Amino acid sequence: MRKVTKAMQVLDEQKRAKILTAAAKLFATQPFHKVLLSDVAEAASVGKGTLYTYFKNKEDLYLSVLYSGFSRLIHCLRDRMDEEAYGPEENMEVVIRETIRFAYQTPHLFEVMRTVPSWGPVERAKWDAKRREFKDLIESIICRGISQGIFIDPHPELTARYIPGFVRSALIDGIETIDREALTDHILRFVKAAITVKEDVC
Amino acid sequence: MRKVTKAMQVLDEQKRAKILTAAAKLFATQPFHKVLLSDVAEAASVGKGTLYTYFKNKEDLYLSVLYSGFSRLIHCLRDRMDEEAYGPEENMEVVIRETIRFAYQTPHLFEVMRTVPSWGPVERAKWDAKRREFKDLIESIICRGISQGIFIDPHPELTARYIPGFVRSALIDGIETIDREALTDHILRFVKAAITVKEDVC
Amino acid sequence: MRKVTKAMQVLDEQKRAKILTAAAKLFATQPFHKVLLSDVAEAASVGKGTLYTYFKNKEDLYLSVLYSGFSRLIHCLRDRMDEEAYGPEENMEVVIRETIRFAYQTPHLFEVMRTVPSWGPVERAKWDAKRREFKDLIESIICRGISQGIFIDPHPELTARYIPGFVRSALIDGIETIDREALTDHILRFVKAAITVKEDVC
Amino acid sequence: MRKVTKAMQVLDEQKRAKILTAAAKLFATQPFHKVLLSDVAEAASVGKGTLYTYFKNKEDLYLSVLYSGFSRLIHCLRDRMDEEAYGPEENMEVVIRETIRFAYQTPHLFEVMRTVPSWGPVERAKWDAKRREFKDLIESIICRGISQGIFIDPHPELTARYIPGFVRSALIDGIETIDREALTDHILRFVKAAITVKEDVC
DNA sequence: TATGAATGAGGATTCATTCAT
DNA sequence: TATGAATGAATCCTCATTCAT
Repeated sequence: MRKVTKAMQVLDEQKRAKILTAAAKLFATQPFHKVLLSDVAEAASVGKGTLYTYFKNKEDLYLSVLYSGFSRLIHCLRDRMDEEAYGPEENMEVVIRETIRFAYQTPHLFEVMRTVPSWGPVERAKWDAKRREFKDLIESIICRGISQGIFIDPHPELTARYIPGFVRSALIDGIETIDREALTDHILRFVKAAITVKEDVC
Repeated sequence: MRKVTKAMQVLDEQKRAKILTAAAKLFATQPFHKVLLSDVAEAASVGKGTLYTYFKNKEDLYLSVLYSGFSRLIHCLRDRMDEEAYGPEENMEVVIRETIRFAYQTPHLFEVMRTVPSWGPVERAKWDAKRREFKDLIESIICRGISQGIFIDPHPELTARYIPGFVRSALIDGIETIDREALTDHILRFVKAAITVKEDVC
Repeated sequence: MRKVTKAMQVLDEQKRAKILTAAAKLFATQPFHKVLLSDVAEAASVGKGTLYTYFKNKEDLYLSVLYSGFSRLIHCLRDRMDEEAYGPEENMEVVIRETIRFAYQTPHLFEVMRTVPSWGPVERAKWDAKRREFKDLIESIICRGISQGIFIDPHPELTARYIPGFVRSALIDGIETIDREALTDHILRFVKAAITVKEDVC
Repeated sequence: MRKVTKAMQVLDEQKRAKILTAAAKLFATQPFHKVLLSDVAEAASVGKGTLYTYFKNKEDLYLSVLYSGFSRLIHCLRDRMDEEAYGPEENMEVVIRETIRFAYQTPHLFEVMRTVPSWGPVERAKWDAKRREFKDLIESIICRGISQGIFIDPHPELTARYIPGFVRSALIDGIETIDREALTDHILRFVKAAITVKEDVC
């Protein structure tokens, strides 16, 4: 009777993902209080009750949307970073490029990320941790750059926070009007100009 | 018999302001759906029904809070810009400083920008216009700087979009942990480094 | 300073009438709870507060609409009845004809009359009295007819109640489609057939 | 995943009926705006929210109460008519008797007819159709009577409209004071006298 | 007396959550 | 486990009525 336990688990994971995707799209388009769980259920082709099998409540679903999306991005970035062959400049470029690419591919989800969850401290901690991971990733690149004399930045931990902001600013009402490549190049140039040591060769 | 405009712009402008102020305080502290109109009414020392004399509904009140805040920011920036004594660098500093100050007071402002699309097209147009005003303001500063040989930026219109992003990034879960002055200084330094012409004097 | 007391009284009476007319139109078109006092005030070109100068409250206004309209009809009928030259048959014809004419002229008001006020007993008494006046008027005609051997009716007080019902039935969704003269004739014929002694002349 | 019709016609038909019954009792006793949905819910032993599962809103519930009542009346009349054993006179008696019985139970029915215009055109059409059904039912009885030489009536379609008017007139402020049986008998006698051929046997 | 802005009690409606099936 | 009908607490909003001007 239980022979398909594992298969069911897989099935569940798929359903969970389906819900997350549907929810991400809705949360990205409308403010929290306008997203109805019935809409989410319908969009995910799932019963309303099923949502509660996978998520504790509406807030948990919301946070999970953020969390899973962000995790995916970080995971993706880590993959690229691992190759130590790259120097700080190349890594920084990778981060910015990938973040923009990610934002373009899943604009809904990326938009959601930016929201400040002003709720319970328990769930928030989890989310904060993930965010810090992202920040640390960038920070470490900058620090490495600094130690190599390539970058200069009195507060790398602050700079690390700006990166998502860049991307986000760029996407707001700009997706249609601005060429993606041009945008990416400009952001890259901007960041590099801001933290790269000016090579005053005399 | 004189009919009052449907726009509900008049009546007692002072009372309208009182409500806006009270509402702003509450909306800044809690997310939309946790702010009760009864609380707003009480905070404004006004009857619940009075809110509906000045605003169409809760959403209208919310948008008005943000809109009036944003307008005030732009107005304030314009005032400072007018004094032509200042050069582009000083102006840029003013913009960033004031925007940060504003963002601290109105943390939800940027929240709106994402969800504006889900409101009516009329409201959205109003917002887009205001947003463009803000962008143009910054862009003009950069352009002036460029023409004076102080700044260098291949795409001032893109840079103009980043500024709010900076501020926003800085505020996300950072209000408590980071010294506001330090943050401001760093952003300033960052932006200037990014667009200021490197004076390679040999 | 008080020299225009009487003139003011006249003015007031006009304003009161203006309000009643406006209210009648609205109460006839919509159910009680959908008629807003602000609408009445606007329709009467009067301030909302003014309504309370002339009427105790919404219910009082409603009853006054009924009362004044009904009074006018009764007054009109009495005028015609006074001429004792007419016999019961002619009088009955006058009542029916005039009631229909009245209903056609002020359909709104006439429609309102038919509503059962299910409120306070005090106001209701006044209204009941007026209604009884109307009923008595008709009843007396029938009774006179009976005593003259022209009519036969075991319960004239019941028949008296049917008359408005006839008119009303006829008007419901029928004003446009049915010729008024034909309707009047038919009702007349119907009532007469019902209560006139069948003159079996052998 | 089966979608439920928006018409909200299905679900638990029994529960829907329970709500209708409870609501009917309340709407019969009090005017629309004095009937609270919380009372309806309690009377139906149902949660307040459940009302909205079966009815769009308060008005829809109200109309449904009346509509279902009216439909039941017509259905009931049809059942009786079907038995062809009865002649036009008996049928007319059934109609009047049943209509009076119904009117006692649903005194507000006729209220609706006046205000239907202020509702949407869809609802109105439904009502008009039902009303016509009722009128046709009566008309056909009269016409049959005429063709059998029992009745005489130049305009059966007008007479058909009077019947509800009779009943209504009789009920206005008369429920308490008049014996129902006497009223019924009198109406019956009245109508019969009005349209029955006077058998002048010489 | 006339006005209409202010009021707040009152009630309709929503929607996250539960639970019987 | 999946479902969606049932629930009712929560809250927005209405509108008759008041009262300062």
